[in-house]
Amino acid sequence: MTELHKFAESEEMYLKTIAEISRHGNLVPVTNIAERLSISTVSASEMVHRLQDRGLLEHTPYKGVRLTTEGRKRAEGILRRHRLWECFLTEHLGLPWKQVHDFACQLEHVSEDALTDALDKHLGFPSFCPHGNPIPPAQGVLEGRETTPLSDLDVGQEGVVLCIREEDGEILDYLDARAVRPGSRVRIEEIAPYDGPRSVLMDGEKQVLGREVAEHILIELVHDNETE
Amino acid sequence: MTELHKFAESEEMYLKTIAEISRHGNLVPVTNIAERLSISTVSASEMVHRLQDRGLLEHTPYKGVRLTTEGRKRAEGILRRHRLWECFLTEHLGLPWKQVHDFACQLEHVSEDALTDALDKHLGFPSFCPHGNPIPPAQGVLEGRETTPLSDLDVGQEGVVLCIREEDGEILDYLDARAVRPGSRVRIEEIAPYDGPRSVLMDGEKQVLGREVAEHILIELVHDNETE
DNA sequence: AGTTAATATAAGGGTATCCTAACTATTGGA
DNA sequence: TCCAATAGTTAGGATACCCTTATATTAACT
Ligand SMILES: [Mn+2]
Ligand SMILES: [Mn+2]
Ligand SMILES: [Mn+2]
Ligand SMILES: [Mn+2]
Repeated sequence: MTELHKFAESEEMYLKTIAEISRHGNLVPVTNIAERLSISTVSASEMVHRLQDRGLLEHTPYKGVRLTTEGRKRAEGILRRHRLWECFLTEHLGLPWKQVHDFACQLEHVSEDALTDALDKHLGFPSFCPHGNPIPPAQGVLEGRETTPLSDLDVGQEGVVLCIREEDGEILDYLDARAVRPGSRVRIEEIAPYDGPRSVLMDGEKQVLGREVAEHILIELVHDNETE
Repeated sequence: MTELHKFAESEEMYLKTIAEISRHGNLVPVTNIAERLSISTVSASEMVHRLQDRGLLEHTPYKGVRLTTEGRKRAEGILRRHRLWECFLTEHLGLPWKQVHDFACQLEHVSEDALTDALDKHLGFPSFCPHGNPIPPAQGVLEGRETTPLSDLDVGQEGVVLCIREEDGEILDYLDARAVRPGSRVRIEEIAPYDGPRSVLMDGEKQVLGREVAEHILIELVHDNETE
């Protein structure tokens, strides 16, 4: 019935990107997609139409795009492969974060189910990628976690870094060099005027992080009275 | 100086295929390339021109094609990646031969040097792929081995299977099921009339192999007097 | 209600790979 | 020497993705 369509790398990158941008089922502006993929809005719009015709997403003009159930399933398949490869490249091959991200972005497009599942098993069925993002299961849909961007914390608040929102890869080495990793304990010491750079205590070390960067660091809040 | 050109999968498959077909620097007919790649001769011819313009091969009309030094280097890079991935998929992920070949044919196109070298190290710098084909080194060119196709042996001759010439992948499971693997001891028992099927003793078991299949099984001859 | 900024489309191209059909050139025998 | 089989080229298309430069639309703010 459903004709098996071999997804091209380009299509997969659109789906993955949309899934990454969309938070809580929000509509994703086509402009954002184009930006993330470094592609003209005309081209992005064209592809959005194609994907809509395939039933993978719905486009509400002047509002944005939302993945259908089928589209989300596909996108999570890609995220699953991406993150599994990241685990492998990091833990087994010992490659640095930046490279890991780029390589995984290529490998994610050439991993059929049998390969992906074998890799999953080989890695011991990990739940999170090295950046702390959850790995979608082979079946079923990803369940959400309660997270707060570091940029939303006030002075004095504390938390634990849960994950780094998947980005262009450049940011990863930057953060790694500042001890910003899944599991790190963080406390806001000071916020500069005009919602400016945050001075934080990250795993005991003092660091300064711009607001934009802080938006990509997702935190699990820890209440003060629970402090060890 | 030399502009770095990101090779497309298609180009790489042409180069790899030519390298696989050509024995001892023979000219490879464009027709053969087209056949192996399941592509029209017109398209193959077109691509051959493009690759010639890039200095990767030389085409002698009505004779065939030969890789240049640069072309051979590229081709061996692809073979290297293919065979390293085969090792990984077989030994670490435990996937069956047929799948291993197909997956490796995809992975071979998305492995940059850093990844390939890390994989090589992780595998312990293997010298041969699971089919017994030599893995080209990171630098330098592959040295040849003295091999004889099983189809060239006469009745009574003995040898050891060195490797299975890389083919479409279908053949691999067929041979594996008949104990035809690198290292297997083989003896020709009988050759049917008209250069027909061979009855052989393969690792002690009696098997019958057609001539065409036998051409893909490369042997190292063992003299009778050296028999253990 | 009217204007502007964001979005979407239309029009016209470009490249890389593939195809079929028809035609030409070469080779290797007979 | 001449011809048939083999190899190569020309012509005309198709598809998937990409681009730039207009030209509509719509949303949203004054
Ligand atoms: Mn990718
Ligand atoms: Mn990740
Ligand atoms: Mn391949
Ligand atoms: Mn092999």
